[in-house]
Amino acid sequence: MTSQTPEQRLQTRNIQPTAMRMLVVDFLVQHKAAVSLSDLEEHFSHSDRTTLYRTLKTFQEKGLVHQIHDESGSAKYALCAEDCNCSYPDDMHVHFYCSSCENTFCFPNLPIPQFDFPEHFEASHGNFVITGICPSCPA
Amino acid sequence: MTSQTPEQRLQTRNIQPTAMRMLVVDFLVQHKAAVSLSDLEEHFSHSDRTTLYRTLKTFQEKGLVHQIHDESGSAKYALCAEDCNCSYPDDMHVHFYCSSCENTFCFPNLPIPQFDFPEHFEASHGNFVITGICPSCPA
DNA sequence: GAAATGTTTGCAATAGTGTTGCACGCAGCC
DNA sequence: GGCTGCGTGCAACACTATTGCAAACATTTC
Repeated sequence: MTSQTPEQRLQTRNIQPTAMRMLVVDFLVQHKAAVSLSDLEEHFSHSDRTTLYRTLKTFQEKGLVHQIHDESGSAKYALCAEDCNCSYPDDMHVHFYCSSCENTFCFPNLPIPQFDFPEHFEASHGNFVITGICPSCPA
Repeated sequence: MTSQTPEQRLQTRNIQPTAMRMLVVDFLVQHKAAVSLSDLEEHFSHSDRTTLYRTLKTFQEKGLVHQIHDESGSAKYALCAEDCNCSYPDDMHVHFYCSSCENTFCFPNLPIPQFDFPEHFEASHGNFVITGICPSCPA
């Protein structure tokens, strides 16, 4: 699945593969941790903040990335698995946010359980983040 | 436990019980849903934004409330149980965010499970929110 | 090729949340 | 009284998220 080219990833999700978008996908692929808008801004300093913002928004709408809200205060984004549509309870996994290095990691193999909400609570998706210290940071 | 007076709640957590703080606690007690800073601002329009902000911050530091990050973008706060210290994996529960009415509800009786993170990921607390539609909102 | 159309990008500006510095007021204490 | 500590209010600021508008570019149609 990681063998897909950026262009293929975009086309699979019905996103016009522009140069900018392919660069962003590439950046996402290469990063183990989830990426914030500021991260993109920093890396693509020649490009505009708005463009990157809208790029991420498009990606999210088309299901190419999922958004993660951790304690850093700013939203982060990570690539979805190829067949994922980010819905609860099937396609969701837990994330780990390191409060020291402020990185957020996906754990696709740690799915979230089904919760027994009272009648008429219709769940669609969710946001699961455990905060702590990651292996790269001193405890 | 809900029979505690605001003053008692504050004293239990070693917080000086000022008039303002007791009013805020009262507001939190009466609200089923979690409360954002804007909610407080709106309700205590005679009071200052900063005061409310710092009040919530103090409450959080002393363990009187816990912070919830839902998809609304702004942090929300809800009262902790009397004996809670909001640490993972013991004292945490799942929340439900209604994307229609934008309310966030606590489910203290739906604890979050222990996840099997790889070695050296030291978890301390977390943020668990399922998004969907609540019973009060049309689907 | 030129005109028309739609999409992407860049620039400017703005809203809203979160946060800090500083000064004032008030209580308790010497 | 004067000192100290804490809570509150005002002002200002940083940063994220978001929108409007215009230029650039691609695609289609004539």
